[in-house]
Order: sequence, then C-alpha cells, then structure tokens
Amino acid sequence: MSKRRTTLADIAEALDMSPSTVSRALAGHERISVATRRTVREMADRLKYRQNSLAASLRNGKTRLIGVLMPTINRSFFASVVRGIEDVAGPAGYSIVVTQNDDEPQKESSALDALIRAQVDGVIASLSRNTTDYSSFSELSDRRVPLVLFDRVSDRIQASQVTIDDYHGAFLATQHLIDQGCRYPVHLGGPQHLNIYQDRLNGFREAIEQAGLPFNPYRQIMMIDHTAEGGKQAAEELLARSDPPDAIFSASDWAATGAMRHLLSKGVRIPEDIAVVGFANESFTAFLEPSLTTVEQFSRKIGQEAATILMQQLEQSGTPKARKVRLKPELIVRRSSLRTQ
Amino acid sequence: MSKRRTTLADIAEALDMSPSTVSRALAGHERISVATRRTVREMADRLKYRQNSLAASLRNGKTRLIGVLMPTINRSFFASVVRGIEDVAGPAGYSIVVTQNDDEPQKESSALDALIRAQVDGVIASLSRNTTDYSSFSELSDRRVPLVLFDRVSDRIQASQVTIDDYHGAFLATQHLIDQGCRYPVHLGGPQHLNIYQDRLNGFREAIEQAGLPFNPYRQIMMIDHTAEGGKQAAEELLARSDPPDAIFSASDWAATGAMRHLLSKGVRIPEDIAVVGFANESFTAFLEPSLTTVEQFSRKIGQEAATILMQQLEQSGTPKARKVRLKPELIVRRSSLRTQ
DNA sequence: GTGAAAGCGCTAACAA
DNA sequence: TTGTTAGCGCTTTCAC
Repeated sequence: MSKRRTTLADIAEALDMSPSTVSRALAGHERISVATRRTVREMADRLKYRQNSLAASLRNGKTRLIGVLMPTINRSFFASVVRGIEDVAGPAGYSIVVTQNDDEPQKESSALDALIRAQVDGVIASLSRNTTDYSSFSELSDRRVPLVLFDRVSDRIQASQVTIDDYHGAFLATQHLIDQGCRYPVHLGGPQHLNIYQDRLNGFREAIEQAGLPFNPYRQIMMIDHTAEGGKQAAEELLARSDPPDAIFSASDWAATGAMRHLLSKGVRIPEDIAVVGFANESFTAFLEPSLTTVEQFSRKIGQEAATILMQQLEQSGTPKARKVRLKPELIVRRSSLRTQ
Repeated sequence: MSKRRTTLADIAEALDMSPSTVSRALAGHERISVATRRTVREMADRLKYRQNSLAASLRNGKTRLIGVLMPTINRSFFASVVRGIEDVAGPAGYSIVVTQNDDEPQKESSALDALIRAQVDGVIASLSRNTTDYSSFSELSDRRVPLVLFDRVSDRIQASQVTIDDYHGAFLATQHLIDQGCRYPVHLGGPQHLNIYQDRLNGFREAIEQAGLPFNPYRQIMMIDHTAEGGKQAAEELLARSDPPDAIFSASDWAATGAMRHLLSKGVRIPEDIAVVGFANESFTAFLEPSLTTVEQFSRKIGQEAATILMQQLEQSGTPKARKVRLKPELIVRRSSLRTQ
C-alpha cells in the first residue's frame, strides 16, 4: 500500500539487468539494442517509473529549471511575460520557478538566493524599481548562471537584454497627438533611474522638439505614481492650472485611465478638449469609454524572446555572449485621441 | 577563475573539521558549540557557500518546491492566486513552480508529469475546463504528494479544496437585480461540468424563484464563451428578441463588458433599459462607463488559503485529511445596475 | 550490447 | 561536542 517511488534499480531487478542498462535504454542510447529498449520502456510504464530528476540533476549538474524574477506576477504585463516564457521553455522541457521582488531590493536578493539554492540553470529577470546595488546579480555570473534581463534592465549588469523600444513608442504616441492638432501635451512620467521611463520621456520630448513646438519641461512633465489614483491626482492638478494642456501622454495605461475618468467627471471632453494616450495596451483599454489609444508592447513576445535567448545560452557550451534584443512597439489608435475624422 | 561551487567539504577542509560538523553547524544544530557555529558560518559567508538543495533534497526527500497548475497564468484571476500562494509559501521557505494546462487535459497531465519529476513536495491546482479523466491526479496521491484544488475542483479527486461560494455570489447578484426592479433577468453561463458555472447558475435560478418571479430556463439562460466577444454576441442575440431582458447577470466580467459595450452602441441605456452585473471584480471594472457591478471573489485570498492548507499538510507528519474551505464572495454594487437612487 | 563501480553533495545514524 | 560512514538515485567511464 505505501508505495515507494519506483527507481531504476527496481526496473533493473524486475528485468534482471543492470541499472546502467536501464538508464541507457530509457535515455534512448544508441548502443542499447532496440529490443532491450522496448522491454525496458514497457516495464517502466508498468511500474509508473518517473525519473527522479533530483538525482539526475545532482549527477549532471543541470536541473532543467529556469528561474523567473519580477516585481510582481500579479500585473498583466508580467503575467503575460511569464506566459511567453512558458511558451518556449515548457516545450523545451524546462520548468519555471517564479519569484517576486515587490520592488524591494532586499526581497530581490533573497529571491535570487532561493533561485541559486534551487539550482536553476538560468534566470530571467526584471529589476525592482528601487534596485541600485547590483551585487546580488553578480553572484549569478560568479556561478556561471546565464541571465537574461527584460523590460527594466541595466547595462551595469552583465546579461542579455530584451526590451521594447520605449523611446520609439513614446515618440509615435506623441507625434500622433501632434498630428491630431495638439500643441501643448503633458507627459505623466515615472522614476527616471528606470530605463523604460527615461526612454519614454525622451521619446516624448524628441517628438515635440522635432515638430518645432515650444517645450517647457517644468510644465509639460509630471512625475507620478503609476496607478489609477496617481493618474487621477495628476488630472486634478492639471485642471487646476490656468493653462491646462490639450493632451496627456501617460507612461502607463492605469494612470491614463485614472486621469481620463477624472477629466470626464469634470465635464472635460475627450479627445476634443484633452486627448489622452496610455502605454501598455492593457486588455481592458479597448473597452473604456472612450476607448484608449495606447502603445502595444508585446509582453508575451518579450517573454518568448527572453526564453529563446536563455535556451540558446543553455544549450551552447561556450561562453555565452550577451545579446540585446529590442522589439518594436506599435501605436494602437483609438477614440481617446482621435480628433480628426 | 573558473569557480566551482563551494561545497560543505570545502568549508570543512578550510576549517579542518568534518563535513558533518559543518552541516550541523549551518543547520544550527543544538549539539554544536556556539563558537564552532560562528566560525563555520563566517567561513561559509567568506566562501559564498550556498547549500546545494539538490543534494539535500535527494538525501531527505523534500525539495521545498511546490507545484502550481492552472489553466493559464495570463489571466488576472489566476495571476492573483499565484500571488496569494507566494505570499505564504515564500516566507515559509518554499519556491513555486508554475505550470499551465491551457484547458487541455493532455497538457494537464504532462504538466503534472513535470511536477512529479521535479519532485515538488505538494501541488496546488485548478482543473482544466475539459478535464473528465482524473487519473493523472491519482498519481499524486499514489506518491503521497498532497494536493489542494481551488476554484475549479472536483469531488472525484481526493484532495483539499478552496473555493468561493459561487452559488451565494450569484444569488446576491441576482437578488440585487430584482431589488432594483428587474423582472426578467438573463444569465450568461458557462460549461456546466465545472462546479463554478453550475453553482452560479443555481444561485441565479434560486434567487428568481425565491422572489416568486416566473422563470423560463430556455429564455433566461444562455451558455456562452466567456470572452468580450462572447458577451457581445450574446447581447446581439438578446436585442434581436421580441422580448429583450431587463437585466443581464454574466458569470464573468469579460462577457459582461463585451455585452455592455454592444448594448451601449445600440443605444440601450444601462442600467435603465438593461441592468448588467458581472463576476470576478476584475480591476478595470470600476473604470468602465458605467462602472460595472460585479462579485468580488478574493482571488489572492484563495491562493493564500490554498497555500496555508498545503503548508499544514506538509508540516504535519500524519496522513493529511482533506479540508474544504469555502470563502464568502461579496457583491460590489456600481452604476451598471443601480436604478434606484 | 551490457555490467561494475564510482561519485555528484548532502545528512543522519552510530560511534567515540 | 565532533567524526566516520553509508546512502539518497542517477549517469557515465571503463571494462568485458
């Protein structure tokens, strides 16, 4: 009744052969006769044998586990990335260990610790909002664990990178607003030590300058908390100004949504009075009223790319050279910014 | 340059003591002198020792890994559950391996396979939409791997269960619609072999019957695909009727959203002509126009509960007896259903 | 084509 | 309080 796991030895005994033969047969080794392979496989099935990957891993140093580290899985962008990672890692026979840093550097390093202890073969990570000390990551390279960073990356960490061209996305969004006749757009930005927010801000500024419009950073850039509430507060502040903007480009959909909601409640017409553009193409943005123009960042694709790169580095034996992949975002034009017909 | 991992033996050698002493010292064993413990710990730090949990696991049969299996992580409900699981499993020193079944039974069994091979100490799972053969799960109990099911559960599997009272949630929602003066509500339901959809439908019917309203299942129940598109199609069909309903209770927020969108585009007033209630309290529902009344199902809490139960079963040595936890959902009333002031 | 034996790194029973 | 030893289940070198 109390079943112990079936081991190689059990199969060997049942078949009166040696464990090594069984191991080789199961691995599909060339040198083992086809007949033996068949019998072994059948017996393995009958005994419901499952390889104890612990033992195998201990022996050959590979766990076929890949570690994922992100701010929180509980946000659609990151959940999609995990999904993308699974898309390619799963079929390749890897399982995924998910850890989170909650934007706290200390949780980040303990999560990395857990991943190292779990002996993951490689790691895919997005930095915590507040990471400034990168030493926890250097432990990975010390141990020759390949690392791929995505979205929130840093050149100060030796690793491959997968990002989208945030600069370009922001540029497209802003240019679109200008095309729609907006002359005084405001950007709702995020912490500038994160590449993504810096790039989005730069794209915004560049589009304005290229269009030859006046640009006043103190009036046209607001650093906010990227939540619906943060967006709402920003909108309040903007409406209180003597010269409210005629467009808002938010670095996130959530802030854009919060802002839009507040504007509407104050009788502001969108897009006629103020046009609004978000960033991320969260799945609900198409269903807002008016539907929200935003930038698609292909989160699932990001995960797939990151996993693909990691797989390559794991399979190839030599020293993996860091690769950088930058995906092109796309502007999704919807009603919140469409003034012309 | 090419660093091999530091092992217990390395520390032992450096300190001229035996590996077992080092092992015990690191484990904080009582019988080891405090002085020794200190020196050992310091040396371990200096050499950046990390326990090879593979070896430890192989030895003592515990991996401190828990497997999670769900339809797809890429949906906010499930991502939240994972988050909840992490909330309690992480601090307890467990890491989480995430797998998905994409609502395909065959992927489900291969995911379970992967989890078994990975030697997870326990499993938390929600069934695939199409699971009818539960034999893959019986392998877990054969191997005495504790299992906790959540949301989509089945009594035909020997396991603990964490669910919300879907029946009650649906009952509250429907009762609320009736309170608002609706007399002819229609339910957008899902596959009846899943407990959750069955319970929601039952709650709907029961509320109508208790109110003494006429009930025609053929007219008042529609089985649909629970996506925005599915909701839209349902709305189309309902509007084409000679006797359209005065309320819609959808078993999902997404379908409710799609339906609402379509109704509004056809000039239907919500909630005056047709009131709408969804299910799940997806984070965006508060920002729809009108904001959507829905049922909060405490997804993160579900994950926390499931993990707590699993932890208990893992720590306690005896045969774990299956527990069933049923959380109370809450109706979140918003404008899409508020007719009275 | 198959077997014997060693060892991956750790822990724990037993011994001292 | 510490050391010795065996063994978890697997893979692989070397031998036949």
